[in-house]
Amino acid sequence: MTKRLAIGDLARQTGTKVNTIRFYEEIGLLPEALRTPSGRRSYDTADLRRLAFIRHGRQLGFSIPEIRSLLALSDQPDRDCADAAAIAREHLHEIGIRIARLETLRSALTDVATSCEGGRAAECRVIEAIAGTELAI
Amino acid sequence: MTKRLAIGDLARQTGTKVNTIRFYEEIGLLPEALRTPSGRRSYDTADLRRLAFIRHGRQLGFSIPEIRSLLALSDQPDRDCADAAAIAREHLHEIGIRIARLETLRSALTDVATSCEGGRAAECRVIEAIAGTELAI
DNA sequence: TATACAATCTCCAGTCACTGGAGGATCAAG
DNA sequence: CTTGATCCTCCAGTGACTGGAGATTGTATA
Repeated sequence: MTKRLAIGDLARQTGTKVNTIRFYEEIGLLPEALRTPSGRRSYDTADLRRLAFIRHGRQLGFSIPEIRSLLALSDQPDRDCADAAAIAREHLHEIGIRIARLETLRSALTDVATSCEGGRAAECRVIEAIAGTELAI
Repeated sequence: MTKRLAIGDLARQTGTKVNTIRFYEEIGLLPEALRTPSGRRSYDTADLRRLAFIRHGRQLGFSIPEIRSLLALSDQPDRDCADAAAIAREHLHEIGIRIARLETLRSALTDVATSCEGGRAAECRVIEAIAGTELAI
């Protein structure tokens, strides 16, 4: 029999608050947990992976509806493949933009960090880095 | 004299709600706006860039305290250069992780999108993509 | 010049995604 | 059998907005 996890284990291993896990169950992001005879929630590694996905997704700035839609890609049987492809393509564009902005920000921050070590204060380009170029200023 | 923007212009050009701009002023993320004789807020392109930075930062998953700290890199005179470098280095690590996760997610989504076009449903690796490898499963 | 209607103002209540605590039951170690 | 950690439900509070009421101002058209 495979190893079962208590809610506290899940919380520790994913850096999530116990209350947050119960909240995710309530809104249907996590399935209703199995219960022990005494009524405590019991999880397995699939729940662990799903929760880790949710938490990382949130840290990356995805909303709960967006995460729901990404999870649906994994949840749905493969007969909805065309739908899945459409959802995937929708997210791909936005993700490209985010990666580009983070990379520009990274290089701006690297400039700040390294130029200070060199003893000279660099022109700070942090705002410019992710203020974005799509604005006609 | 340079062009001045009303709050609605700022809102349109950055995709922000008017109320949100006022909220950012209230919590000190944006400076107190200059007012016209009749009391309306009036902005310039520096405000526009600052607001664009804030909005993109939020979309990238940074909290308001984090954005405050990034903005401080631009706001502070360069005598606090060592502090600035420390702040920059703190963010750099986290940003590297986010970029890596987004790139893994991008490739998983690309797999979903392209394999569906090929007529075959791919094994969906979306959860695995950003569930993360740091979990000992 | 009158008028209408869009944009702004302040203030305040509501939403989303958690977060924390009260009050009580259960489990595991000593 | 006690003690302390963990769990349960329920509910109130926080952070970051979002929307609306009611009043004022700005501007475009008749």
